[in-house]
Amino acid sequence: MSDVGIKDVAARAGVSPGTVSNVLNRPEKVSPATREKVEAAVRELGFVRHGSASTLRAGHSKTIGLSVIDIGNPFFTDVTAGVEEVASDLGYAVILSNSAGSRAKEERNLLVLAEQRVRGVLITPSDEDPARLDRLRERGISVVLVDHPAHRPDQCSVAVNDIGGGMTAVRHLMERGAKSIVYVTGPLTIRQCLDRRAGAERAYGRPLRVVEMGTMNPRAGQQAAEKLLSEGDLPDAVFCANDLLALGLMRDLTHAGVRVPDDVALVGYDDIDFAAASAVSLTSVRQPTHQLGRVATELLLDECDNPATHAHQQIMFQPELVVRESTR
Amino acid sequence: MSDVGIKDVAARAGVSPGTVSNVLNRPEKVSPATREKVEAAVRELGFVRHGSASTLRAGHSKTIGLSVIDIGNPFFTDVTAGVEEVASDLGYAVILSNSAGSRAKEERNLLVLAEQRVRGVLITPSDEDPARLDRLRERGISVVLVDHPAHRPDQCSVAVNDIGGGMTAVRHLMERGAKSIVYVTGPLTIRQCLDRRAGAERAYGRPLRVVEMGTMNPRAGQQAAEKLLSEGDLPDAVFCANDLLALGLMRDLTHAGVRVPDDVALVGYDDIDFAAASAVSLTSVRQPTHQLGRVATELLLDECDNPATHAHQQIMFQPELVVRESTR
DNA sequence: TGACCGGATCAGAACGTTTCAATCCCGCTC
DNA sequence: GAGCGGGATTGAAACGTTCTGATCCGGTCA
Repeated sequence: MSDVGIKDVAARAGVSPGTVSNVLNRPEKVSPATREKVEAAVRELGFVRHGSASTLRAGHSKTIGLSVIDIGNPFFTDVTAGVEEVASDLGYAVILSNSAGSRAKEERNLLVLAEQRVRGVLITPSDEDPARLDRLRERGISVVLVDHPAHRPDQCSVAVNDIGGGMTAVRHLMERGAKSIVYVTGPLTIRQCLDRRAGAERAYGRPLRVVEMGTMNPRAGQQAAEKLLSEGDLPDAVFCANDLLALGLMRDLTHAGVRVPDDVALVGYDDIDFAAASAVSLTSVRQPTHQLGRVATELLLDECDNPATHAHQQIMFQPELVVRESTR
Repeated sequence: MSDVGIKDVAARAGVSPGTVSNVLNRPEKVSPATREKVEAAVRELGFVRHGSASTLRAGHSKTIGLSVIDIGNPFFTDVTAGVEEVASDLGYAVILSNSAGSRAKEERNLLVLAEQRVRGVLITPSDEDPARLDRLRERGISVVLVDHPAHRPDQCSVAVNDIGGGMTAVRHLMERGAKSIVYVTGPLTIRQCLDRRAGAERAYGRPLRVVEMGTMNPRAGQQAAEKLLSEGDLPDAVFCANDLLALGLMRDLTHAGVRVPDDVALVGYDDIDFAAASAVSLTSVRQPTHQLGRVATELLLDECDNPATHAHQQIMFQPELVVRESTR
């Protein structure tokens, strides 16, 4: 059992507990000689600060919360990695929670985070309702929206321009000569899917033919291919709301004798690791996911640590088109 | 600012703080009438328990730590999802840390976890040295090893049988008639890569030709393909230490006119989402990753909550071969 | 009637830090 | 040698819970 506390250290070093605390938190305030004595005692006793006591007294903790919609999704995984990197560098612990798209679970998770008195929360909200987040902020917990633009100016957010991404993809297809383009997407209740369509249609100049699938995995892509094939009327190009859809689609088109890109050009979204390595490498829209996580965390911690000077920012990253064989 | 504490609730409900605490922690101990009064007060005041104070007094927290080697890796992502699921169901918060393969970073992260006084730690150790973990356990923090078998009987662990997985893969290739088999792998300093080779060779009956790459992504797979092609002497079958290697390899073999599976059969490992949807779908060895995370967490929380009756277990899951076109 | 019982409630002391006003000590100046 | 200034150090209060032993109260039994 770890029962060595700050006063054991104090006793060992022959100083008062207050001094030990100073060594721990404001080393510059204490003379080098005593500092060394204390540090030695800490080492000898294997003292580890009791975070809860510290949080309780100081009124704020060294933890932040991260609430994502789907841990399994590589997009969030990359974001999470960026978050962890920055947080851990600054000595913060990250409490991870997965709302799995369920509003109830998100609510429960936020409660747990509030109980832990996290310093702030990074959240990809599972719906548009800002009430829960306001309640957090009333509690003095800063909130930064991730992958979701803030509606209000007193709120930080980082997001990626999905409209722009959709435009870029379709503009590229059109420059390549595509006349009829289909948009294959996941549920249109998802903001990303909607925004990408909006951008795509803006570039296209009129409504796109849309194939909407319930999920966004390769299997759904294959089903989308079947649908297109059975309907006969093949487009010259397909824009998919994510790479998994695109790759599944590509596979079944190819199996059916349709050549990519000669018969049908194809653009995906996310630029997952494997996009570059599929049989016909996939043109895709890459998002700076890792960066998204890093910047969000930096904003959050700045808001926490320098509340006076902190300026709220709504950052919008621009995605980048990576051209490969599927549109060449 | 959230400054409503247990005594505000007590005042509002006209009871003592102790009673409120009882309502929160042992509702059965308090009469229905007062319980209701207190619950109403909690609701009206929007009271949220201060976790740190609670931890401080009670001596244990409602958090566990999870330390993985590489958050970005889908294997760990799935494990993490399983962990989060169970923990959150039981009201535990998960503190995530990523050692990124660096022993120093792992050490720092474990210190942070110790400061947070986590109840226990799930860890995929970045090396074999058990000293750090012993130090944690001396502090009363339970430890469960993830994806790494425990050497000692007084230690829980969950792992997947990589030797068995390697055997299964190669046995399958041999049954299919393969005579010369190559093992394409990541760094052989990684236990998984080593174990899979060991199993593979056990099935093969003699040493395998090995192509060792520095990383385990599709690009490395493509480089491995180039190497095999340039050396001329193509095998009948390749077993890859993971799917990304296998898919990259497949792509470049196919581009070079080598037919899969007719000229070269191919087995990957991990059964990632995309294995089923590549141009030639990939035979792969699937691991119960999600399950791994769930069971590990259940073991840990059992060890924490029922230290008396808890029996340490070393669980070894068996992977499963999923046969697809690349070996048909 | 009074002693006794048991369940519900209470009061107050912890838990291990941080904070802040108070104190100490030392070298300087006059 | 007294007085002063200022950096280093101290000691005790406070943070919001939980826990423990004590108290209260209504009812039962002799």
